Amino acid sequence: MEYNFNEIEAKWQKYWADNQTFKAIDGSTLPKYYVLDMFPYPSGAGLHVGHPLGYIASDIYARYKRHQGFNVLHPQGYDSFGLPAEQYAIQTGQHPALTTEANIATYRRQLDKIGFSFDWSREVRTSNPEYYKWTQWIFIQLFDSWYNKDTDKAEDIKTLVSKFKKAGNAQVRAVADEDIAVFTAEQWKGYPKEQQESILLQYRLTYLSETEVNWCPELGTVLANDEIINGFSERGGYPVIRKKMTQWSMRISAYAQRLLDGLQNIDWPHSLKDAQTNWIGRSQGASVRFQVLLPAQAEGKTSKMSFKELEALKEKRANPTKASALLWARLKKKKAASKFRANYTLGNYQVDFVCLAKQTVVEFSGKDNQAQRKDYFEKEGFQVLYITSKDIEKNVAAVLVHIETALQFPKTAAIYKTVDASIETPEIEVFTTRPDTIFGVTFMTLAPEHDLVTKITTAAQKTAVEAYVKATSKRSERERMADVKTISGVFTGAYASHPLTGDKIPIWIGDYVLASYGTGAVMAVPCGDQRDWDFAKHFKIVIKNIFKDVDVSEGAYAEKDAVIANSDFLNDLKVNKASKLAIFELEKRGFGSGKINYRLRDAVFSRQRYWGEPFPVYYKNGLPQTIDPAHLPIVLPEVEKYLPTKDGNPPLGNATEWAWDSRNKKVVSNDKLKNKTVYPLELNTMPGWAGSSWYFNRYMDPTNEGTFVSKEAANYWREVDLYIGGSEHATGHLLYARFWQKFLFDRGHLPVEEFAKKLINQGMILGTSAFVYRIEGTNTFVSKGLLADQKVQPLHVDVSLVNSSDELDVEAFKNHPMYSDFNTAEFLLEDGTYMVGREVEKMSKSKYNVVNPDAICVEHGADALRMFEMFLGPLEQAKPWKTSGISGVSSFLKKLWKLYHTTGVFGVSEEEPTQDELKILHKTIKKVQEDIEHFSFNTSVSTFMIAVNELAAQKCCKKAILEPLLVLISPYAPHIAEELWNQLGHTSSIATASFPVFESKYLVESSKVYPISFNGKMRFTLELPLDLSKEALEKTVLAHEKTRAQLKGKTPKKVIVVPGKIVNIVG
RNA sequence: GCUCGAGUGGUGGAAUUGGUAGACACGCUGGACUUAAAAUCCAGUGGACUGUAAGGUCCGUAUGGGUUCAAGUCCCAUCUCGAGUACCA
Repeated sequence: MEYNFNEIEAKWQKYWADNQTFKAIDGSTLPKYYVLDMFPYPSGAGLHVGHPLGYIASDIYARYKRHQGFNVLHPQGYDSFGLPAEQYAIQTGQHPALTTEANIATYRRQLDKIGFSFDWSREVRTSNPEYYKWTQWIFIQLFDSWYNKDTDKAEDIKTLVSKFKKAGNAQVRAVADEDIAVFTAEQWKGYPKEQQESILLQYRLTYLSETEVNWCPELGTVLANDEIINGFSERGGYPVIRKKMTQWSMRISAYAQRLLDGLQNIDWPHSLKDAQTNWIGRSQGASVRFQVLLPAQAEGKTSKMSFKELEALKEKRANPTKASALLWARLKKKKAASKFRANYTLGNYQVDFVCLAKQTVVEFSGKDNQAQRKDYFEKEGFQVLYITSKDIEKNVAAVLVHIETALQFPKTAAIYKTVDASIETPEIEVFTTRPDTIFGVTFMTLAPEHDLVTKITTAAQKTAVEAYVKATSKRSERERMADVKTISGVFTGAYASHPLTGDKIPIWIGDYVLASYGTGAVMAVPCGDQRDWDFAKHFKIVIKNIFKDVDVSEGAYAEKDAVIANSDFLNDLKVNKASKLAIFELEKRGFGSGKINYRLRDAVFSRQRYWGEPFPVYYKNGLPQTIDPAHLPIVLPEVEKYLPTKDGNPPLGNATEWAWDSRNKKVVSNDKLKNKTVYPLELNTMPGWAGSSWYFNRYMDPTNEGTFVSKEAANYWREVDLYIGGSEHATGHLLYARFWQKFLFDRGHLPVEEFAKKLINQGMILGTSAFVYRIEGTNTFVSKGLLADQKVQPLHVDVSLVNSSDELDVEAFKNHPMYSDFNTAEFLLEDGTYMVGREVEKMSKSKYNVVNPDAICVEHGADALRMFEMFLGPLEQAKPWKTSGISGVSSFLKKLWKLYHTTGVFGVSEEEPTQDELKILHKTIKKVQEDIEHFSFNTSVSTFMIAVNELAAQKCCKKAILEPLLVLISPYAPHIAEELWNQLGHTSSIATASFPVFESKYLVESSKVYPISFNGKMRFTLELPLDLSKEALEKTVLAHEKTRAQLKGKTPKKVIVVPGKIVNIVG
């Protein structure tokens, strides 16, 4: 009987489909195991051999887990919304749904050929309305939620509204837009509905806002940060510019810390966790506010404390008056009750004593500006008490009673705020990771796009600043990035006041400061930051050194082991302590606070595309309203053209049926927009990552029409146990999916906070591109070996025209329709053949190095393809595809077949196996099991080869050996295993067989071949009994003639004996 | 620049806890079968030296150091390649 793999494979693929062999059972009493692949985007090019690598690995694991008795969920589906189908629609007018349908059919046919154990009854497609109904539903959930920092989770927007009603927004700690106006409960209740709505929009987890976006003019859409590579679009490679647009955003920044913390609890590759950690980019430091000086103030005086006042303050601290010292000594003792501070700065004044908790100022009466001060303190919500030196000296206790009595009635309503941001004195807020270097600030730099630029620029500098801002805005992001070395900037003419010294700090503009990070402004410390240093040097700004025993004349000193000097109260401290103290002091004076900043930005969620999920949103008086979930899905409308409209609206602007009838709850024709109850629908669609951010949950309950996943299904399947896919999704899909999972968990829709316990990145399979070399300006091609110094142009040639010895089929090349330009070309051959050049590159259509798995399946079989892909090397490593090696696994499968067909027909014996045969089997069980559990699939393929070679050498045809062997192999080569299993007389699928149990008794040895080494180098081996004692072992070895020959009469210094392992003689 | 990962025969790779480096396979060489080829089977295959032969000797895991009885594996430095990220304050 021949091993006819084509026939066998087709037979069993049909059997599995007909019998639904791999259907997962919901709520089974068996332990569950969920194995998931990243679902593919069904591109028109179909699968190449690189795609199935991860699928084969996960399939082996899924099949293995079934043999282990698990109820395995191993689904597959399609991420079927996306750009290529739409681009194709623009060119041809073919509806993307049709293109997608056709591509999916091709994918399915190709996948089926490889024999995956997918449960196809659970297939999902993100572009199906039954699926995206729930994507729209999740969007609504996000819209109806806000992030409460106090509970550290997302909550229903209703809880926010009730907080507003109760006490306004002053006490609410939320992750929300910046600069939200403070209002009281009364004010909130008095606001018109529209105003309430727009306030809520500033808190929602998905919100509409005018933001700087990455606009790609060629694609006519915005892109997320992770869709851009070096200033060009990931798809198509078109330039991307910055543009202000009103867009939907997702408040992923609310989850920055939890996304970071969650990495501790999941078994994902180290490098991937690193990528996410970098992307989130947590940095700890301080936010510092610098007061901009008015022109008059810049002349000399500052509004806050002057340098002189500061000196006076120090003086006063050092030498308190008798009365002051007396009272302070008593107040200090009361610490626990109400903490007082002495000589404290409040706004522009320095008060004698203050209790911040009780909002009480205690001052010596009789100051020159007493009335002014009182006014200010009371405006800030403090009560003011007056005392006199005389009273204190006479009876401190009485004064204390007076103070304590007053403390019992503090003004409750007022909120303590030291910031007095008036229009005349704007502030510049900066973020710094090095607050300890604050005394080294000698200038400030704003991004050219910073809001304050126009406000603070002086008349004298206006022209220069405007010219600079204009010049930088013209430069693309790309240019700005490429050109890091050129230092450019301009002085605004304005100054700020240093918060601790009162020094005048010049304010500059420079494009090395990015508008999109932090606050778009920096406090420049040239002695501690190279970019600041370069800027200062270039524009001849003072560089003040604040590091002890460090020379900064040649460059900045950025080491973390610095000791601070020349910095008042920070002198002689190291980074950590100095930072803490600097933050403490800034907080005390109301000029800043400790802050953690994240690089992670909120994700833009709108795309100006057709082929994506429509938003369940309509606009009433310009404000977005979500559609009641009961009326979902909002189905993508038909359009004439897939391009943007003439007036620049997204493609959905072409739809004629795209208005929401709020009375009849349905989508109606745009003609009806005249009606009062009909409103325009959102024209943007959702980005590609919307559908892929939750699909793994849908597989648990794919057809549920009442909910996105039922509680029962979610509680049974919980999360993905093993997720396999490419590392290119590190900062896109995998971050967004974690974000949505955490959100749905917060809102009580899911039982787990991380969606995938373990994740493995399969390495890319690289193509081996082939090149022909054309002499420049001619139609002559030179064989690779004849390339001398002549100028040639290398051209990719399709790898199907080249054999494995790198010889080009010249005739086929000339006649190939793709190369019709060259059918008259001349070829300079060597030894009668044309040799191509080879290079390993990413496998892609444009490089003509794509190898199709279908051809491999026809020629060698799916089992051979599966085994070969695993045999190529470690799963996680990138490796080049070289078809030559496939003959190895092909002949292995033939040898395997032969074991069961020694006489040409099927035949196994019922005879008892020998000890040797049992040893081979159990050694294989042990190794294969270990390998699968370590995802070391390449080594288990070798193990099978060894086992089959050894059994063939033993001429073993015993059923007791060959039957369990099939179960071991079946995850890797399921078709041949299923066929032979069937021939052994089984009527049910091998998939239901349990994995053979390893028994160590068969591997017990009585002797061991010991390596005998001399000074660590193995010289010969000796077979010795394993039960020999250490001493006996040493004696036997030393007595051996070979040992004596090695030692050449010398006495060994030392003998190391590790029983069962090694003997090492040191001489 | 920063972060992470990797360097082992002609090639893909193996060596799971520091303990016989090169498993398994490709390729190559020789042989068997055949008119011939393919397929299949057998033998050899890290390098250098040595021996008629069995065998023996030395070197060898990017480079240089170190720890250890013993290092591909651990530590330090250097070089090369790959991936991610990038004026991130």
